[in-house]
Amino acid sequence: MKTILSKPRLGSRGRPEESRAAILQAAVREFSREGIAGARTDAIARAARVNKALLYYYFKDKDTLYSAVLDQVFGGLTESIQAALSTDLPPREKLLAYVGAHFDYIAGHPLYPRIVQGEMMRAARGRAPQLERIVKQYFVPLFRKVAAVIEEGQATEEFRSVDPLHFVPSMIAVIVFPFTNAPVLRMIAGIDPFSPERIAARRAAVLDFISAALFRKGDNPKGARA
Amino acid sequence: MKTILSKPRLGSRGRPEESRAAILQAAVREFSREGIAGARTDAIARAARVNKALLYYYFKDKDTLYSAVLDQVFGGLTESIQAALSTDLPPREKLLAYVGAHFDYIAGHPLYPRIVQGEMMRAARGRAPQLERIVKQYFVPLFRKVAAVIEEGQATEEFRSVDPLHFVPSMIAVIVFPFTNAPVLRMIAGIDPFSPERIAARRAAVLDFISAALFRKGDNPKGARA
DNA sequence: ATAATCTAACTAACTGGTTAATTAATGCGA
DNA sequence: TCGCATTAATTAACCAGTTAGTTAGATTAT
Repeated sequence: MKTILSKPRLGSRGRPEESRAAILQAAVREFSREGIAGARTDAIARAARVNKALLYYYFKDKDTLYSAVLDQVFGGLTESIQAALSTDLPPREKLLAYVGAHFDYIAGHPLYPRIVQGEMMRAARGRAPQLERIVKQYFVPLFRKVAAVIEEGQATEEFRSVDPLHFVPSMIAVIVFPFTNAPVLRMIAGIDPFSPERIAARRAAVLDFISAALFRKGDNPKGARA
Repeated sequence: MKTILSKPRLGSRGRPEESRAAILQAAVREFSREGIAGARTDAIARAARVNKALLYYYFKDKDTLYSAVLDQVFGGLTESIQAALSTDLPPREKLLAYVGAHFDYIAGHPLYPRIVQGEMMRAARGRAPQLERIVKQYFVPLFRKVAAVIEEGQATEEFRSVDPLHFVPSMIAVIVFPFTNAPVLRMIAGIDPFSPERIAARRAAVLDFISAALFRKGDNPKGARA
């Protein structure tokens, strides 16, 4: 009627995949910014440039959409990390490869750790059926592999004697925590923690920190001196 | 009119401080469990055994109440930590005293780190006038003192050469992170991370981890071997 | 009585989710 | 190859439940 081809699509059938993807992407942003309780379905729809009812056409309800977001986030993360863990480097290099991969993925997807944190917080109180699935599906295999690397390094006396059950969480803490807490660092130091130089410096510092905490005494290979 | 003294008190509770404190305490619980968006004022009132309107009698609105909660949380934390930092131990022992104090405070107040995390997440998106105040009032002085200890230790060659701007966040990460992520550990390892024994083991592991990451080579004093 | 403390009941605004209608592509019989 | 039913994709408008915040008054101590 009005416009013949000015707008690429009207009314119906644009690219359904495109709509679905737009919704999911908008949901990642909204959920990461506002948390599950704070996220507004209206806001997601608006950001995806789609009618709100379409969310419910593609996803059963808010919780299901959130679940899809979690899968996207954790799926990408583990896929990225598994690659590093599937090489057959010696334990020292393999561990550093893992740390680097984990760090890089998060640096490249700054929204993600906030979703993870949000889910953690959700877990502590009452129900968290989502997280239980996520942990079994993504975390446990990952944890096993990293723990194996540590044990391997201990067998060859390269690594100090530590309990993976304590060490792995500490390591992940060093990698992830400062990303979610970047705003505080910005306020304390008056710098932009997300500038490329800062990210690079942080990466080196993380590798140095973990190397010092785990390797027996030898020199730390590449990334150090923050 | 109806009951003369069957109910211990009607209308007024006699101790206004008690009411205020009850509200604040209930608010700490509710905010830590549900986050700022998820927290329900009705739930806080119910938990405090008080009419909801009384929240608004003592606190301007939900945000003001939240602000009071933040002050309570951060105030207690810094007070506890400052004590450890005000001793005049040598750098090595002073740093371990700080780490221990930080750890112990959080172990004794498991609700708190979730409020902190919640506030961090809130900060990243848009406005966070609360956090700005908190950081200036509580974090900056604390950070300065810890950084000073590190520099002192570096001057005497006891400590490795690290940038406090990277090292301090890493250290805090190792202390705090596993508390908020305890549910995951419970799922992975099938243990209760909050049992006294587990807490003690974690404490030792944290001290060991940080010692190894910072101290130049010597033996780690007391807490180690997780 | 006067002020401080407290409550039952209410409201205005918001939010997740639904419904019924609309648009365009597709398949198919004639 | 034209008409027409079917179906996928999409929307405007709506609804019922919830929630932060208010109001007008009650109770108590001084």
